[in-house]
Amino acid sequence: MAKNITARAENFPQWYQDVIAAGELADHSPVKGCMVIRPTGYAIWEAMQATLDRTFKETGHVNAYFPLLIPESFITKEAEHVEGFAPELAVVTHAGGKELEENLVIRPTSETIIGHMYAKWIKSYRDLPLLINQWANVMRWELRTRLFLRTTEFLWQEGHTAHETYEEAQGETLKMLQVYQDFLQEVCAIPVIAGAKPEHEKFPGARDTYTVEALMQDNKALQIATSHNLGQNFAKAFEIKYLSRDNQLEYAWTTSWGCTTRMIGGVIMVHGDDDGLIIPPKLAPTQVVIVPIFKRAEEREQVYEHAEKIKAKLGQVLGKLRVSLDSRDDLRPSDKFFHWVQRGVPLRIEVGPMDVKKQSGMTVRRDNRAKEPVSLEVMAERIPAILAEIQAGLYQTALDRREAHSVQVESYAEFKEVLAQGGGLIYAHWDGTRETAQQIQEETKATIRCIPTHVPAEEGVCMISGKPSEQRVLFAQSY
RNA sequence: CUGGAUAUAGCUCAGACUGGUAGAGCGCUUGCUUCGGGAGCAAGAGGCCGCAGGUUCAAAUCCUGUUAUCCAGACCA
Repeated sequence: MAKNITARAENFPQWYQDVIAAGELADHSPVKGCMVIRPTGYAIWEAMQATLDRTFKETGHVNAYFPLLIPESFITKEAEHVEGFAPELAVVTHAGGKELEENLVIRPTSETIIGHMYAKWIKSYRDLPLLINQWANVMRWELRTRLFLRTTEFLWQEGHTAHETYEEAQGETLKMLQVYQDFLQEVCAIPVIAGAKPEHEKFPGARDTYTVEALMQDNKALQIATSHNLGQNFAKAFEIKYLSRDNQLEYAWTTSWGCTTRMIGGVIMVHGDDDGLIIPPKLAPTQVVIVPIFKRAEEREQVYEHAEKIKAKLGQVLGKLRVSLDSRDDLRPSDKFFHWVQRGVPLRIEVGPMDVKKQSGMTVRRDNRAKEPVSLEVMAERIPAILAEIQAGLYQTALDRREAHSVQVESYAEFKEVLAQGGGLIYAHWDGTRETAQQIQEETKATIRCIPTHVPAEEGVCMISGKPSEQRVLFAQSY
């Protein structure tokens, strides 16, 4: 049991903070609500970026960069957009030693500046679709912050596309939602539920907002990524017009979609245990760490020679950067074990004099602590297989946990009972009105996470108002 | 912004009621012994007690003000 980490059962929020501190993922900045992402944490973000960036490009998108500062007047052009973001904008009023003619806002998101540029670039249907992504930081002045989950400044990617038709924009919106879903499930080993946000939870200015939601170990839901069909709202606000195939001047249909460093928080809260972080192998910057063990000087030499051999062999199949040999001589093996356990490295290989003799290594899985001696001969096959088992096991464990904490309820009393018993994902009928959703939120702190796509249509009545409902929606307390 | 709490070593905190040379544990440094799941001993380094005033021969301690942080609410990826 780790001494520096509070048990999950004792205090989950404290556990979360302890894991981040112990794993050296991030630290607090002197500026309230801002976060320093430390090398170990940033490496996870880089791994996420690498996979997603490739997928974005494979689906036809290109990267560009739009500026941090946006004229304040841009934000006010789309009515819902300004209403949604006004409370959390950071505004630059002075620069170069004097007051600015027009205030600049630090981007909370880039729909407006990109809309402005798209209006310049799009003239004809031949310019469409326009499919651009950017990796950037954004700033939203949050009142209460938590590392990775909600910070004043955070890193993300935002895709912004423009299309000829509603259908094409809708296709793009759902395609990118699927990209997120696949990434989260296959790489991050986080099972997610995809669906649409209800009217009152939509992105400010969006026609429709879609989301992927995941269940954390404390039974709260986390929105991990979103994809918006913006309709023609931003096109109209920013005059993104093009001449169509039949020579008509038309407004373009736009989308935007994004995911953030919050995903790191999701990985921590879905997979971590009381000893700290557990990173799924496909995501892990370091997949395998080799820890040498020896007493005498002559042992040291043999052990290192053997360890280097293992490192080289695994480097060939896993990639050199994903295998690490902990050659720090000032730490004892047991200290190194904990060092890497707390950083979530999925597999450790202990290499001592006994392993030199047997030409093998003792593997120890991070997820279930299982030990297995693996001979050098079969390492190139067996280690990737173990990593695959870990990856699959983490997903299955998370999925089982989610299913164990997913329930259908028929009445509001039942609904409250589930929350009182520890919560989870609750599928219930809802009449579609904001008033009902608000009442539920005020009384239980649970919100509608999404209208899930995997749930079939089903006649029913709202558990509050008794009015007809066509489908169950997903409720949960959330971050 | 509204309630409640707290500011003393890198971290967690004691000391304050009853004013009198700044403390502990962990961490850090050095040395020796250890080393297959967080080691032991020894010697060290490290603090304008959040900040500004006041009372006093004397303030971490008493008084006033101020700032910041944490928890709970309103907002949110």
